[in-house]
Amino acid sequence: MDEAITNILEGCKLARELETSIMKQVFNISPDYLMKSSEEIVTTFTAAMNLLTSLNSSLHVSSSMGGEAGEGGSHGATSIIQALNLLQSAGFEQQSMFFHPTHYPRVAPQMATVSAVATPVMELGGSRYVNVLESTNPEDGGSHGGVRLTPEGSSGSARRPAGSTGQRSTRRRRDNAERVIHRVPAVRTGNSEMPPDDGYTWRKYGQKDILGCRFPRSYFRCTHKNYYGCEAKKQVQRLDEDPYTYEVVYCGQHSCLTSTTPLLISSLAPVNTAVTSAVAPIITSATASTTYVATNPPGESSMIGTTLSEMTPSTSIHLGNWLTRDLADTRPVADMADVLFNSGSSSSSMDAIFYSKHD
DNA sequence: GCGATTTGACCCAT
DNA sequence: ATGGGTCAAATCGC
Repeated sequence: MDEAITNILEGCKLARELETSIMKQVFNISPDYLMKSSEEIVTTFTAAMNLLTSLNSSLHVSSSMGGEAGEGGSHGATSIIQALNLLQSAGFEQQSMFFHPTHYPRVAPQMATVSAVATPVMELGGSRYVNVLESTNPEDGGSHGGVRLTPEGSSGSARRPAGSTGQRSTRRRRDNAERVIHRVPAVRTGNSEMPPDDGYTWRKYGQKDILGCRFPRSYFRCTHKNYYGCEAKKQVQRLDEDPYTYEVVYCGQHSCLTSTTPLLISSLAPVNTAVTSAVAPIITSATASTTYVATNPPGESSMIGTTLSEMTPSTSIHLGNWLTRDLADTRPVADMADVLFNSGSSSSSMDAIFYSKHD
């Protein structure tokens, strides 16, 4: 039993080390390292499980033999339970941090269609990751909503001269699209905190002070909205009770994930026929895309001539996403340019975005 | 010059 | 009537 527990503790230790490595060296983590560490952990726990299994079966044998199963037996069973509890408390459940939707936002929206539950998951670095899937309405898919033309000249906005059209013919709000709520700890970069990169490129389109909340809510839409008509949006807000935690609400699905026929790609992506690599033609089209998050990792085929160690921090942070990416992800080439050239985090602007009203 | 961000106003759901 | 989501002109920054 002692040996089993020793193995378990050792496994926990290894897991913690791996977690620490990942959190600290998230930009330079290598698949080899991940693989070896994972194997080590699995081996350690497997050994413990084997010991516990054999111990358990021997206990059954001794008790069935009518021997002195009494005191010693119950003690052994209790120890096994304790050991198994140890395993659970160590977070070695099906959901590890790398399988959490927070780290796989590509998966999360799809998950929302499955159920509407709150799923507490392991604690990480003192901050609790929670994934809450709000109720959804599959019937409308966000297709309805008020459509109203602005009466000519009715606008009182000083920023909208009477001569401007001022029409918002396609305006919709509060559609019942799926909403997936995440609570994520802030990533500290220097003296500032910002939400962790979620693997998408977002463009901020608004910020509001919310009644009763200390911190403003920021509104983002997918950067590729104009390119691919992607309707994905998200809202980001710091929690009153924990300013170092952000609540991120994802709305809508990323149609830019699978679109192979971008609406405006022809006008935005000049083709350089002199270059044979799939990467080159889109470099000029998307280099200007700079938002507060780094962009999506390239698909397998997109890792042309790029090793993990060569990747920039803002791209290698997506290792987890990249490693498990759905092979069917046929995201257009513009994202590859994002990955190659997007400098990623713009913490300075985020400082301004997520200021505290009381600061 | 161009794209991203800021921010006041508009509009709609409740 | 009000709060929240969005628009779009102004501004910023590369």
